[in-house]
Amino acid sequence: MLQHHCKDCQIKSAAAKNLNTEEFDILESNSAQVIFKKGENIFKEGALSLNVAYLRTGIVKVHMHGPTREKILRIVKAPSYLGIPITFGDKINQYSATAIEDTSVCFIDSNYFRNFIYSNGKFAYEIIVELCKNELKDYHRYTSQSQKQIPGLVAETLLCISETIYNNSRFNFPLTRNEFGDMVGTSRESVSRVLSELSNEKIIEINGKEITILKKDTLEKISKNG
Amino acid sequence: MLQHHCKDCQIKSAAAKNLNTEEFDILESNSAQVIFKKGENIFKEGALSLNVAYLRTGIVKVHMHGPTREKILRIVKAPSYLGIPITFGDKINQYSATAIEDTSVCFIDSNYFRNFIYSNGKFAYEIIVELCKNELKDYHRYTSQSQKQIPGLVAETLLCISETIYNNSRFNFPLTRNEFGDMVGTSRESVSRVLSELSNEKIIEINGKEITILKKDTLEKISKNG
DNA sequence: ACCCAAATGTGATATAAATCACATAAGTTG
DNA sequence: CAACTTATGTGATTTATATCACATTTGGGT
Repeated sequence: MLQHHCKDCQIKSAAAKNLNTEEFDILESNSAQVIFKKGENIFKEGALSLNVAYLRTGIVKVHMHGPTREKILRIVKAPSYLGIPITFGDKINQYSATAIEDTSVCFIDSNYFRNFIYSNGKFAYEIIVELCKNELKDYHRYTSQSQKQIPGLVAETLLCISETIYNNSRFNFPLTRNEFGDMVGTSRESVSRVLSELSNEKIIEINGKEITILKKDTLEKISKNG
Repeated sequence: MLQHHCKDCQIKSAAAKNLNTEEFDILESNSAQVIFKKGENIFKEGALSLNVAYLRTGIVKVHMHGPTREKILRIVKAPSYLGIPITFGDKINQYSATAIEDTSVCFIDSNYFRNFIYSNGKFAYEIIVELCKNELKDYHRYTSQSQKQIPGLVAETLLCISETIYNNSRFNFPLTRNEFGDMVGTSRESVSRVLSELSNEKIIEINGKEITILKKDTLEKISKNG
């Protein structure tokens, strides 16, 4: 647990911006900041959920066991809450979170978090907005994944990672081929093949983990046409 | 718009149970109850969202346009809010809702709904709980759908409709084969074939729209094994 | 009750993707 | 740095499912 001063935190959530001095004091005494290295587990499916996790910096994969393999539900970039649903939707975590880059997470005692919802309407409203926005994004991904073919899904994922996570056409792809498959619901071999093909056609460039999107418009076309 | 008295409503949401007399008056003056017949559209993707819809009675499908066809995101049984995310996640509806049984829906002016969140913490908390529970359910379905094969998905869907919507092993299946396909992400032909096979093997019985689950344990095994 | 449109069932064929198999490359750890 | 384990690329084969085609059936509307 690191020294932390919630009131002066420069990376407040939209919800936390509505807390008053007294509430920040409560937050500070009932939360703990923890650093996770790449690959470390932040919370685990099946465990009791006693805290709300707030991802302050870093990138995380949210994942759960599926019928045949692990499923990566979403990639979350800080700042964002991580699994409010596992705290208020069920006593037991229904999914896991694992750092895919070095990450700092604030764990907030869920009783106090709940009290903020009870007592601070603007805080509650911002939490609701975040949950709602996530649901909409999930539904779009959900729909894509059940209808597009693999090349479309791979293209969509590359664009998404490039645009929403790294804001850059060149980036270190944070997942293994296997995890990429777990994310779009296919095998590592199929991902490999599609990436090779995109590379051969000079639509992307691959250097180990580093991927560069060379022809964004073509990739968007592939993504759109499924 | 029907006469309605929110305070005396017997089908209050978990959130609305926390409203006081004054708030019920506000709710009553800023909401309208509307009846929808089977097949009628309740709200439509692309339209501006100015109301929160509360499904008071009936059954509804929530759906959106996908890359190649319509996608049924979930089947919702009353009582439940219908698309809080389209109200607070985006100005424009990202998905549609259509009655699949006769249905009554209360439309609540979203400004007043927002005010309840601001001023009534227990109301806000129950909304958050509902959003969270839905997210967890969605993630499980999401994961199934990206990993199970068609027979598993058909079995899962039959069990889900039987258990969570009708609480009965015999029920009128509320979707066409095409819609069933839109729901699990497959073609109507594949759905037909799987249903025929389940019927041939006496695991279910089909009489037009009426489906009876004869061997629930076998169906569960098929669902589990994908 | 009749007509027409929509929904359904089922066989034949095509195809995307899984799986299997193996070689190679990259990381990890003692 | 050597020995592993893990990750990756790619060909060959198999398989589940989409698609196409067409015959029935069902159900709503006048």
